Amino acid sequence: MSTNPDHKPVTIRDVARLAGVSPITASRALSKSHLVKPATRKKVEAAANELKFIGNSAAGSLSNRRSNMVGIIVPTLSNAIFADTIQSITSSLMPEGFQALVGSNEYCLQREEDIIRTFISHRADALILTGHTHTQAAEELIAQYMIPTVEIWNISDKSNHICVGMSNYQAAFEMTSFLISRGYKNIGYIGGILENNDRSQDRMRGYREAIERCGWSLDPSMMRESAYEFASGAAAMQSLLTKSRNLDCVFASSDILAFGALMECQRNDIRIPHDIALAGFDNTSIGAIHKPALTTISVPWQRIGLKAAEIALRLIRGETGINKINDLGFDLKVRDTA
Amino acid sequence: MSTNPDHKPVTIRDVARLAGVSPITASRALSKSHLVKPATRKKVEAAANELKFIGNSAAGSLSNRRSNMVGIIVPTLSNAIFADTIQSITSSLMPEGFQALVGSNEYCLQREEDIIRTFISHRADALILTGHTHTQAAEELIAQYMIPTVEIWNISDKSNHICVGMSNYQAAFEMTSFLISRGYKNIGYIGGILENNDRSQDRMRGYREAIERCGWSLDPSMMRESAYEFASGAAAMQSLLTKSRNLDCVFASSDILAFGALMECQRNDIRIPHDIALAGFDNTSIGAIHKPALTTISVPWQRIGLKAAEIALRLIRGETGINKINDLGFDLKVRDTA
DNA sequence: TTGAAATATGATACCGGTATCATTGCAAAT
DNA sequence: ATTTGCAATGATACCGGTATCATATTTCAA
Repeated sequence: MSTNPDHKPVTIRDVARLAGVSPITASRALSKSHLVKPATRKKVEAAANELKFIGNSAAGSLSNRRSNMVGIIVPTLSNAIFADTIQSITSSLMPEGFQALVGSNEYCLQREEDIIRTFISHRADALILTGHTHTQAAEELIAQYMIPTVEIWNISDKSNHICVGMSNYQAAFEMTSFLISRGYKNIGYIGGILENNDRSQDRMRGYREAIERCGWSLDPSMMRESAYEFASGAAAMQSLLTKSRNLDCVFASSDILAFGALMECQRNDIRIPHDIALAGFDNTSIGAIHKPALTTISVPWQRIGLKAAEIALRLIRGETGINKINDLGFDLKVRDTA
Repeated sequence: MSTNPDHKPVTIRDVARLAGVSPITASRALSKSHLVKPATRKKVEAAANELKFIGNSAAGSLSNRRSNMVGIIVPTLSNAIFADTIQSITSSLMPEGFQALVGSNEYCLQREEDIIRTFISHRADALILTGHTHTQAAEELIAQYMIPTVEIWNISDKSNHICVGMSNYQAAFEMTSFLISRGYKNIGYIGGILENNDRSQDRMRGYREAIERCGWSLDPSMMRESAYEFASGAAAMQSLLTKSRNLDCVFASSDILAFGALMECQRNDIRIPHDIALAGFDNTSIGAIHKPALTTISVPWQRIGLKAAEIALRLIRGETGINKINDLGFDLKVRDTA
């Protein structure tokens, strides 16, 4: 049945032999077909099909110094927003013939550095990183190996790299201001882990500055820092409820945390938003479908992914004049919970 | 600052020159260090550090015919269970020096075939695929290029490949039987899209056979087929509610669908489980934290990922005597909703 | 001391593509 | 008819590692 019964890998030379041309012509017919006569191309394509030839991209990369791979690092895949970002990046990359290398650093910069090292060893043509906090060594490697790099999810003029995202600071500031404008006086805050996480830091700063702008003083007992998991959100809510009698609103810096908090309230028969108002961040699909629907910040993840992929490809192609900061904005989604 | 100011890529020859040894010795010092004298190894390592050398794995693969990459294909990343499986596979692979290539086929077999072709072009050392439904061409390519392949998420003796997972049929059968044993008489079913999806098909079959085993006849008007999204689950529930007056229980073949259904019930002030009981499948974290907590089938995703990675590595190393079917079982989690 | 085995290092070739430059063939221009 | 110019194809070398085999050095037994 198989045209290649002894299972030796098919090379371009096999294709060339079968087509009756030289290997280099076969190579051209398959990748730069405008350089060969249509008849030749047909012959070569027929031979390649016949043999079910699939080129060895390692050999290709080695020769033309392009791996056609883009490395992507997100903090975790266990959060729908990052999984979706990856999804949108990979589906932009694939039609252009690029393969995504995916890594998750579990919110650890050292791990990120290791992954970057692996990506460089595969000679990724570009990197897409989350946020702009990286180790010194990682930055040096990126510089030394001159890997075009795009940062997603947060924007900042402090970064060395092109970034695509939105202002986490601004969004948190606006949400907090909105909550204040609704008349809430004791707004608790459940934030993500701050260490090495510029998104969390900026969101927290947004909350803080909105509070302080009203002349209120920041009450650390109203603030919690927790991992991005439902259970942590629930625990943080529980802790807020016991510590603070007059809590009338909670701003959770992620829908996951908000949802955990919501569940904790349901468990304690606290009605939302009647007893306590609640706001999230990220606009995940759970928050939207839940009843009451979660008031949150809508972040254009998908567009972030698309734009990041687009910019990565343009950088790979050597285009210039690409905006350093690409602010895709956000949307305050006022729904039921606040 | 940089030791390599002209930014030419550092090669093993540069390292060798700096260390005063031949390139091949440098290569050995870095990858098969037991073959060189400790002193030599130190010299080479120092040189590699000095130059921040990162080997070109394309060149390595080409030479030793091992890419140190494993291709993984899941239907989608937008579903936490698949994202988590990927996460667990990649974190098993990384310490062994393997890079994961991730692809999602969006439940489309043709797309899967394309991704497999890409993975083969990168000469992935092994493939991890979801389910055992693939195109004929995909199977042929896998055979021709002799890629060790592991299938995850469902087990079947019909497959050509080693599989790691659990019996979706059995689990759905047991869940349905459990619901029947609880006295529910009109059990609706919300399943995933059946086409090309053996998991969905097997779950449906489990439901059907459990119903039929009671001597009941299967009522197609009690069954819905929908995409794995909250909104689709909600829509299916709505449809079931309008079509069937005496519905007393719904088995959704995924927690996502179950959750959508739950939301739809809340929207219509239908109390769960008082008015209608509900069961899911997959045991996602939302279902567990939600109140009422979702009765569901717990699937050992993480263990599936670990085991699949382990088997892939063993296949790559040429080990034999690996079980063809690796049933990691499931757990019926009886919680609040049924 | 000698020789054999074990250890360490090196020279060369090769993996499988493609960049580069050379050559051939052929149409249009002189 | 000869030259010019371009299109098509080919020969060769090279990308950057490492397999393979050869050589040099060390170790240790006799």
